[in-house]
Amino acid sequence: MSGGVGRPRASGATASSQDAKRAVLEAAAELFTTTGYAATTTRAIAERAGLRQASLYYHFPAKEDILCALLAETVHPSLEVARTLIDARADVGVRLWALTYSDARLLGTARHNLGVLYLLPEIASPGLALFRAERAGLKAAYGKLIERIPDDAPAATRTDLVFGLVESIAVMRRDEPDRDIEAHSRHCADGVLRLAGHPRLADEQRSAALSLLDTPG
Amino acid sequence: MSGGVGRPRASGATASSQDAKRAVLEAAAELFTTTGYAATTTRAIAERAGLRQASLYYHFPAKEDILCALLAETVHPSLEVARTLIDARADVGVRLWALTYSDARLLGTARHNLGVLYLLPEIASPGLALFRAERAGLKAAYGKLIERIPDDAPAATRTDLVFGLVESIAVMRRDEPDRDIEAHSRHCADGVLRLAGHPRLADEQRSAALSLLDTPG
DNA sequence: ATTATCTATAGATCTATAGATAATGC
DNA sequence: ATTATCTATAGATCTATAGATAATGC
Repeated sequence: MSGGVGRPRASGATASSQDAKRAVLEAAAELFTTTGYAATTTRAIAERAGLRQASLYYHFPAKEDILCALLAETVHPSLEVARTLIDARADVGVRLWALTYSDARLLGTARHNLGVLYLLPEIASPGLALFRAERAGLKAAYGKLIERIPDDAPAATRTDLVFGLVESIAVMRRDEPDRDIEAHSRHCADGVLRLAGHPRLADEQRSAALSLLDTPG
Repeated sequence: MSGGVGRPRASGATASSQDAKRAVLEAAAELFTTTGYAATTTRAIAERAGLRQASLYYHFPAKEDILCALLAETVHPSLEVARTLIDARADVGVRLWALTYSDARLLGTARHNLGVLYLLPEIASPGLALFRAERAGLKAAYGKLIERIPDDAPAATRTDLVFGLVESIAVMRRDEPDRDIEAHSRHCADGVLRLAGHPRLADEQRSAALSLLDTPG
């Protein structure tokens, strides 16, 4: 019973170290997405997580490592899906639709609007190079699919536009938080196919795309 | 000759009050777009503008007013174009293409990447309500055109996607500063028509769109 | 007298570290 | 002994204001 190992918190809250780390990330997610990184103080994060400012540094070596952990958590699931779909046996349009729909839903339904973290000026920081590389890998997955769709516009340009459209969901969500995410994600995926130069999917193809996402691994 | 009215600058630079204000905005544009608002200190702005930190406050009542002025400068030209095009006598597709192309070029060719300012978390500040309203007005101009293009997807959704795509140019420019803006703007405008559900423009329609932009007022 | 700057600084932070402390585990 | 927290604080800011100052303009 009671609080587990370590000195009890001043706030009285009782939780394991894992819980504390989770609470810090949760608090930071809320504050970074609404207030930004630089304007969010370590004190504000700690308060919301239920511990003292200095105690953050038991769990994270520096403020930037909190952002780094959040970025990793956000991009990893997308990369996972992308890797699966790249090798899936299905029409390129079906796979591109599925990838977009999946990303749109992840961006739209995460507890906090973590996609806006990608837009923070701080992601240019040297310490976040790993995240930038992973994000570039995700974009490359879109590119791999798009280059197989013939079109007048170069594949690189269409990839830029498509990736921009997908990430713009974070901005939409900030501006209009009440949009129906499910519907919006489908329309976004339809829109990505249009941008990429692919014909509209038939209903059965859309169903196939959705079932591609059902089977994880 | 010499420095004009007022105490000379410590840096030795000689300029009028208008020049000083311009220099401050220029410095802030560079720093806000690369480093963000909160992480940019008034001292850094002043240094780059060639005066002392406290002297900023002769020209602007507070740091936020510098950001406010920059945002206004950036959105006003777009709004201007939007107002002209809304009432222009031309096909809706031609006008939407022209509006997008114009915004894409403005975002892509401004001396600094001012479009990223729209993505800063600080634009939620109460003091920037006027800017948010103007930006909403610009989005509404896109919406006015898009709602006249028939499509399965609701006009509001297509407008969200289109506006997101246009603004995503700022993110693209940050990630890949060497893209050919002229070509990219044309492809972006083509892409917006696709997203909106409008058929591809003929060459002569694209020319018509470009000439719509030539005649200001 | 007016203008545009300067110097100096108040007052309020902010991040991160040092070292103590209060639990559990062995 | 180990763990997870705490208190206290160093050292470095940061924004904005107060009041002086060095030009020009009248």
